[in-house]
Amino acid sequence: MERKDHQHNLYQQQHLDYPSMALFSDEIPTSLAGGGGGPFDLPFDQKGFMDLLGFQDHYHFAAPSPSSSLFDLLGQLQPPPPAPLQMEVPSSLWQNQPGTAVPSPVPADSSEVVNNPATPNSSSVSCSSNDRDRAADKAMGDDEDEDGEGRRGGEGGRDEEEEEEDKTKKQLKPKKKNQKRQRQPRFAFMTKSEVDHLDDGYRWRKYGQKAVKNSPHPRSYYRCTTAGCGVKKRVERSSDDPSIVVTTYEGQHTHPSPVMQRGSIGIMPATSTSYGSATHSSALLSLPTSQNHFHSYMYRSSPSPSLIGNVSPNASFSSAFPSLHQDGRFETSFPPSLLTDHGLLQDMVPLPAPFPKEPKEE
DNA sequence: CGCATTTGACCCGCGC
DNA sequence: GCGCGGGTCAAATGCG
Ligand SMILES: [Zn+2]
Repeated sequence: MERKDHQHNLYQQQHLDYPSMALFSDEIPTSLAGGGGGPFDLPFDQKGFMDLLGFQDHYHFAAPSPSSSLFDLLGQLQPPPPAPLQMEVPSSLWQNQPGTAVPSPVPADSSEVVNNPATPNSSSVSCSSNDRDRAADKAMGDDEDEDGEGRRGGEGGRDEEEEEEDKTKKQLKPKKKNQKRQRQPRFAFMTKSEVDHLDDGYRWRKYGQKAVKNSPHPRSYYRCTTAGCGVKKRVERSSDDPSIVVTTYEGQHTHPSPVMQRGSIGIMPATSTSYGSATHSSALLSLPTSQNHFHSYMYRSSPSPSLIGNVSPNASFSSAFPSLHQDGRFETSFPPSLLTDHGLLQDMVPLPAPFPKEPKEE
């Protein structure tokens, strides 16, 4: 069954010892590296991760933050080309991302950067923005709202209640023409965690699980249970390091996180000050989900200390950060600059929600 | 009883 | 044209 998979296994060893990061900024053709043979010369593990995520269309960012966790990053985050992180990370990488990879709406639809955290306590985040012509497509009226809930065409919208069709009512119905849907911003978090269920403050319903080719670990598919919210989440463990969990989020929540109502923890003084009503018009909505959230989260919940250690079962803040359910430790970090994308992203974000948008999301 | 998870079936795009 | 791999749906099941 798996014939081309072995290739990747090669690099699968260990690596968490040296700070080796790989950065990819370029538009990948179409046949991503999976089968081709590697358009780039990735070092090794990086590739492994990418593979997992399917870096084809997204940007991956990894922030090496040893013990300082987000806080530190944040500090650096502010400035564009942040200084070299605490690690020996080549800052040049970072520069590239923001400057090159992100802002290019038109060119290829894929550019991504991957930084691999070589250290045990670091995680990486990746973002992806795909198409640019999506607007055109939408214009046709084909899928008016794919975010909201219309998921048809590409995924599967089988209709049983109305069998007007005749036979192919199996799973998908080629609604319109082609137009692959699925061009939503998605960003992936690489979190080092032993537990699989990280509570990010949102309620998810698992709708599928599949075995991953090169991995002994399966990949789980989740969807936000909130009505009208089509956010999806994909969780899988790295084949290289079982301790690393890669969570890929797709889409944006159109509602505030269920938790955080007050009463959960008591954190959230005045958190959304700036990002709340401000202008998250561009960066915020786009993939920046991460960024925004990060900021807010960090500032408000200040999980730093807790982030990297054991967290109580109910210690899940209402933030987007992963917290553990049971016990175990996880660490997550964010890239300093990655979400600064604006332009096409705005387009993608509909935000019909009554709220001021999504103050936070997973 | 309602809801979340489990799990097999199925679809689709793509590479060969 | 077929097979593979990724992704989703839906029925069944389990749990609170
Ligand atoms: Zn949601």
